[in-house]
Amino acid sequence: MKLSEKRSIEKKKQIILSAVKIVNRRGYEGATMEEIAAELLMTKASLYYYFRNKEDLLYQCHSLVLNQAIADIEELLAQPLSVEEKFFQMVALHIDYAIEEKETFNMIFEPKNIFSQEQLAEVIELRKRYSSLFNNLILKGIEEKKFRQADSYLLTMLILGALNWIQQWYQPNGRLSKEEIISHYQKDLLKILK
Amino acid sequence: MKLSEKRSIEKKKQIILSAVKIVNRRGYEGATMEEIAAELLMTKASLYYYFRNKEDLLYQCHSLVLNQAIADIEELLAQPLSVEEKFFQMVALHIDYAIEEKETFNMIFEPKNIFSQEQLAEVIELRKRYSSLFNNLILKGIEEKKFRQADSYLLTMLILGALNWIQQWYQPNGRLSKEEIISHYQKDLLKILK
DNA sequence: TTAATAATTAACCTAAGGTTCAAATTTTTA
DNA sequence: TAAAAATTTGAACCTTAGGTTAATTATTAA
Repeated sequence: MKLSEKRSIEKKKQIILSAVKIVNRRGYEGATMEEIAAELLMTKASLYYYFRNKEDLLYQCHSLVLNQAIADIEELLAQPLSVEEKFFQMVALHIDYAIEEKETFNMIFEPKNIFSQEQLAEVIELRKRYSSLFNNLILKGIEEKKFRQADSYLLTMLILGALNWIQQWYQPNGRLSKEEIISHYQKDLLKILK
Repeated sequence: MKLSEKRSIEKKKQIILSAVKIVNRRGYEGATMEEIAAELLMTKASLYYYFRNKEDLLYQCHSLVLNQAIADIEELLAQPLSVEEKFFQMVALHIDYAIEEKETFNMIFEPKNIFSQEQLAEVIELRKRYSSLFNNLILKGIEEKKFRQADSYLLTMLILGALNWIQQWYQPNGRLSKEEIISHYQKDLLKILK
């Protein structure tokens, strides 16, 4: 790959990250091409050299972020750990993500209706893939008799909901540290699985 | 109160409900005064007879919806029921609200940065009041030794998160009926409290 | 019935955001 | 170093949204 190509891809990534930032600050409609560009000291016209239009840019935001999150979890699942340990780590990873990467995290879990048919289908597919990683782990736990017999889908949704909500109330300098929160949630949610 | 006044208030309410609907269809920035008015077969100019501007209208949406939700729960809490029964009913009420009144529900729980300082403070205050109803019930349960000793705030957040998420995946004609979901969530979440 | 009040609207204004494009600038390549 | 390719931009265009106004219609009350 040529150097220029590499740089182009790198720039695209920068723009996407900037867009993620602005979208989470202003919302989908509120995010302007102007502000996304300004964040990188560019003009909005430059963005159109890299992306066809706003819709395209926002779609690629979703795609990048979701694929990264899925890859992270899959890497964890490949480790030789017990089901309970994997569950604990997935909870920790998810919470960490929700707190530390609030902006990209929102992109995954705040569904929007701005995409084209195909784009929307792709985004939904990725979201399903992510949550099915949790679902499958629960199923495996049930198989191994580590977790009780139950509707794994319902439990997945309950758990993801509980986790996703954390970023709505978490405050970096609040009473509860991230580690405390992770520890509590791990134990409390495991209780439901047992 | 004069008849005309009553009608005016009724109309205001209609507009607010229309706004809630559109906001949840399009998002805050995406909702236009035009569309809000069209929903009621009015022109946008009429809206300005009832509300100073868009910000004012959206603020009053929040206020109405949140106060109603709080009143509903408070009425329930006034009944002579045990802590567990109250918890079950609050869970049921909240889920029902999340599913059946998805639009107004979103208004309560999707925080936005479009308001003035005072308006925002008021909205946040109302949100806190709502969640504290759950928090207080948990505290009471702990006092009565019905629930285990624990950080009631963390549990409140875990529970509200789990519940709020339901509307993201619930489908009216899906595999799981609303009643099944309520029943499962009641039992699973009580498990965490015990 | 009529004067006052309430409600509605069409037309207009301004501002902002998305998009395009030719020209300018920078970087790469030969 | 000069031509070619890649990148950036300013300026303009276009559409649309929020907001205003002045005039009109509907309703109420005397």
